Amino acid sequence: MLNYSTSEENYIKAIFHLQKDGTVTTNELSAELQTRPASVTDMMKKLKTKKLVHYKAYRGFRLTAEGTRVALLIIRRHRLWEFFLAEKLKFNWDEVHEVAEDLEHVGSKKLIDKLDEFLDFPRFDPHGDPIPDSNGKIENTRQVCLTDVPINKPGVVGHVSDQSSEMLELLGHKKIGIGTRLEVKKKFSFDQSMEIKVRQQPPTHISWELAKNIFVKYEN
Amino acid sequence: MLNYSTSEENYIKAIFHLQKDGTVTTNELSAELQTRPASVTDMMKKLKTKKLVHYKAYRGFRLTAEGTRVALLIIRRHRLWEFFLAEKLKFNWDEVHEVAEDLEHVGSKKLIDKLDEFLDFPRFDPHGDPIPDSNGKIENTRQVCLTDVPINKPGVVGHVSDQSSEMLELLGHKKIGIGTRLEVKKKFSFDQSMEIKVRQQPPTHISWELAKNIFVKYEN
DNA sequence: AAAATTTTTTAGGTTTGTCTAAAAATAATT
DNA sequence: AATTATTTTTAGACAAACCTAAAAAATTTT
Repeated sequence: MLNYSTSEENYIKAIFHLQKDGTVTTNELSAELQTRPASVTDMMKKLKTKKLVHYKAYRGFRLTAEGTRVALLIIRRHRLWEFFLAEKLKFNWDEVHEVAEDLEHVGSKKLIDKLDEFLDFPRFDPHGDPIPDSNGKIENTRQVCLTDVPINKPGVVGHVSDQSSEMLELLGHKKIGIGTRLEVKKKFSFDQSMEIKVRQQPPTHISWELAKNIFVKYEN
Repeated sequence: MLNYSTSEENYIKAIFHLQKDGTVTTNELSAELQTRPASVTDMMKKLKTKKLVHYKAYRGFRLTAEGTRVALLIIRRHRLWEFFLAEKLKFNWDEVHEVAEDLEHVGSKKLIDKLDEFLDFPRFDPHGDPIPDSNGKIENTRQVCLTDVPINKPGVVGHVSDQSSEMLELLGHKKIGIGTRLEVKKKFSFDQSMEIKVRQQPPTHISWELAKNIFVKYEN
C-alpha cells in the first residue's frame, strides 16, 4: 500500500472526476485545480513514472487501473468525512465539501474503516453520491435529488437523506421507500412542489422539502 | 487568525511540550522531531520573524504569548481528535496518538468547535490530559490515572472515563465522585487491585478495572 | 496546404523544508 | 587560562511543487 502526497492525490482525484468523457487535457486539469498548465505537465510526468496515469506528450491522460483504485480510496475518504460532518457534526449540506477536502488526505486505512463502521456503513454522501466500500467498489448509478430529475423520466428511489421518523411516516403514507419506481409528472414553480406518479398508485403531490430528501437513480 | 504549515505547527507543539523546564535547546528539539539541528535553526529563524518564539542565537528558545496561544489550539485539536478516536471509533488507548498527529493539522476552527460540541465538551483526552477550551484555556493540573498514583499521596478525583450506569452505581456505593479526596493505601500485585481511603469513610478495596477509570489531580 | 491560433511542453526560477559539511560559539576539562 | 569537546549556526545543496516566459506541437482557419 503506497502513500501519495496531498498534491498527487488532488491531481488523481481531479482526473477521475474529469475523465468521465474520454481523456483529460492539460488545460482542463489546470482549470480544475487552479494551477498553471506547466505545473500539470510536471505532475503528469511524475504520475506516469509511478504508473498512475497513461500519458503521452500532447495526447492527454487517463488513469491506469492502479490510478483508479487510488482515486476511489480518496473519494471514499472524502465522502465518508462529508457524511460525518453533515450527519454527526450538523454541518450544512453545502459546507461539508470544503472541510472534507482537507480531511480526505488523512490516510490511515484503519481510521477510515473504523469511521465507516461508526457511521454504520453509509452508501451515499450528503449530496447523494455513492461512497466506495473498503475495497474501492462503487455503485455505478449516480443518485440524483428528486428536485433535479427531469419530467417523465422514470427512476428508482435509492436513498433518502433524512431518516427522521416524521419523514418516514410521510413516505410510508405515500407508499414510497427505497426501490420504489416513480416519475415526476409536473413541477410547480410557485412553491417548487411537484406531482409524482408511483406505479399502481394514483398521482400524488409532494412538497419541495420532501423532494429535497429523496434521491433516485435512473438510466441515461 | 493566521495559518501555519504542518511543519511550523509541529515545531510549535514540540517547543510547548519541552519548555516546561525553562528554555528549549536546538538538540532537544531536533531529537524530539527527528530532524537535524541545522533544520531546527532554520525553523527557529522563521518562527522568530513570525514572532512565535523568543530566540537569540546559541541561547535556546521559548514560545511568545502568541506562540503559546497557537500551541494550545494545536493541542486542543490533537486531544479532541484523540478523544473522538477512542470514544467514538473505539480505537485503543495507545493507538490514538499517532492518528491524531495527522488530524490535528486540519485547522478550521468551526470544525473543531463543532467536534467539541458533538463530543459533549470533554475536558480530558484518553490519557487524562486536559483539553484546552475554544479560547485556549487549559486546566493546569494534570490528571493521573489512579493506577499510576503513588501510595499515600492524597489526590482529588477530577474525571472518570467510563460513564456507564453500572460504574456510576459502583462509585456511588463507594462514595466516590468528582471532587472526592482520596489516597491509595496499598496495591496488590496479584490482581492489581488496591486499598484506598476516602475521608470519613473506612478503607475500601477496589479492582484494577475500576481504578483504571478514575483520574485524580494532586499537587506535586 | 499554409498561416494563424491554441495547447502543451521545456527551460530555468522560487519557496518550503529538509540535508551535509564546515565554521563559530559555548561549555567542560585539564 | 588554555585546550578539548560539544553545541549551534552558517553555507551550500536537494526534492517537491509551484511559477513565468519561450519554444514546440497540434489544431483551426483561411
